[in-house]
Amino acid sequence: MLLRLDFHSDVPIYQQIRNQVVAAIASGELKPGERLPTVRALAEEAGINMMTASKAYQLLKAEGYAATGRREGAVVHLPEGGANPETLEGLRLRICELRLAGMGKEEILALCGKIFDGEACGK
Amino acid sequence: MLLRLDFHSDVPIYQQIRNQVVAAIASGELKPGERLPTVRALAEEAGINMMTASKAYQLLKAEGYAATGRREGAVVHLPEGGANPETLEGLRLRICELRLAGMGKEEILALCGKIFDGEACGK
DNA sequence: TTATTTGTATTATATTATATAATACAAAGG
DNA sequence: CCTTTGTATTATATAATATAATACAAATAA
Repeated sequence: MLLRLDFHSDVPIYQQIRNQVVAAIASGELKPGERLPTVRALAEEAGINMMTASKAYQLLKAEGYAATGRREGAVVHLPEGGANPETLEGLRLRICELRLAGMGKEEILALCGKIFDGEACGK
Repeated sequence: MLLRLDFHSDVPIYQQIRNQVVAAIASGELKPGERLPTVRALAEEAGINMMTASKAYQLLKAEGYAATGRREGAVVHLPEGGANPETLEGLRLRICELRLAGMGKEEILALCGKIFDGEACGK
């Protein structure tokens, strides 16, 4: 997968990596069991520090999106236990913003449906 | 409105204030034209610095959720121009996370509908 | 066994973000 | 005038972020 990092963003690099890996798993670009690049390869390819890549993998691991081992590297995983509170709270905030942007309920649901189907947000 | 600030969160205080004001406007607790507390009152009530409160108001102002004046203080406002890219990108990421949490399309849409109606997320 | 590759840990440093503190300023209203 | 308002300024302190250079433990391959 190709990473697009914005070094001027207020979103930390390791968080950007985490987000793009999550999106890639959801879109099917990355499949469970598939190996992610090594932290050293990722660091060199993205032009970042090895520990920054490691931090992104630790985050993915903590959320259940990846499993890491000494030799096998980082492997894509599907989380267990349902949606976490941060996801729900984030979703609620976005829906608040959409509502204040003038969108109605049906309009928002249609947008969410399009996003789910991969027909929105430039994907 | 009552603010609930988590000083140990990784979310900055001014961002927490911004989020809760946005949610309060969306829920109808705060109405357009209504005055927000002064930065000094908010700072004292919340136990934070005046400039932190000011930063939250500047953020709300930049996003169109409030207008500020020298004398009239900060007033609730409705933004113009539709949803911004950050909102859409954030929504897309949350939907990705819900999908990876095992939720299907209809399940996600039902959740979004509940949130819109104010029947979810402990509100 | 030996060597290599893996994620991770450690230590140090630099930069930026965040928050506080103490003042000061400009504008508007009483 | 005087007060109140958001804002600007300057300084300081702490935490977060990222880099850098090594080192370690585990597992595989040679």
